[in-house]
Amino acid sequence: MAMERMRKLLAAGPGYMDDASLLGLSTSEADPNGRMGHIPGFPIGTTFSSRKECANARVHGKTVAGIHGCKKGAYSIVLSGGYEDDTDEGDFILYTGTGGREDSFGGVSKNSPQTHDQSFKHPDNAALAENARTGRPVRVIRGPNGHSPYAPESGYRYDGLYKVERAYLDKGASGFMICRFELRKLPDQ
DNA sequence: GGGCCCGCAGGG
DNA sequence: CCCTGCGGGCCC
Repeated sequence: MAMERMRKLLAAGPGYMDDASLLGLSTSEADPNGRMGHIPGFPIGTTFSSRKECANARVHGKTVAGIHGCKKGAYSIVLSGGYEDDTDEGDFILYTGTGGREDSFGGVSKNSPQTHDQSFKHPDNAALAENARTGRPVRVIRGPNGHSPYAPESGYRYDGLYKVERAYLDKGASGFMICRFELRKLPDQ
């Protein structure tokens, strides 16, 4: 059973849950940019001083975006408090999808409000929703967020693997629709 | 401290 | 190659 296999892999420690083992691909077919599971050499609690450093370590490959994934599913997400509808209870997280915000020149600025609806048509939202379907966990990285007691004071900390329990559309605080994800931390980490 | 804008790396 | 995004620094 999948959960049994997952527990074995987790017990074996970091580095044993990669793209190949989880997706049933040969090693050569696994994407070197996107790895699922723990990243060898960067255990839970590892803190990076910047998003770029975190990206270099392949813990979260994208330097700006909060969801890193592809059609097969998401590898990792970052919680930085950039979305008003996020809730962080430590081992349970309500995460908001990407998009729907006013984008200023060249990107979304830190406190851009929601200005239109989000959608699962967005490839990043679709990727994370895919994890809910397949049961594959995502790495969770917490960035600085004054509102959350679970966030680091500074830097970006790898906080382990979470299962995406549900993915659905909901109405956000702004009144616009958001993609909502319910994440629960895997046990025994 | 806040706003502005430039830039990086991924993915299609 | 082009577009995008939960950075980040610099200038006011």
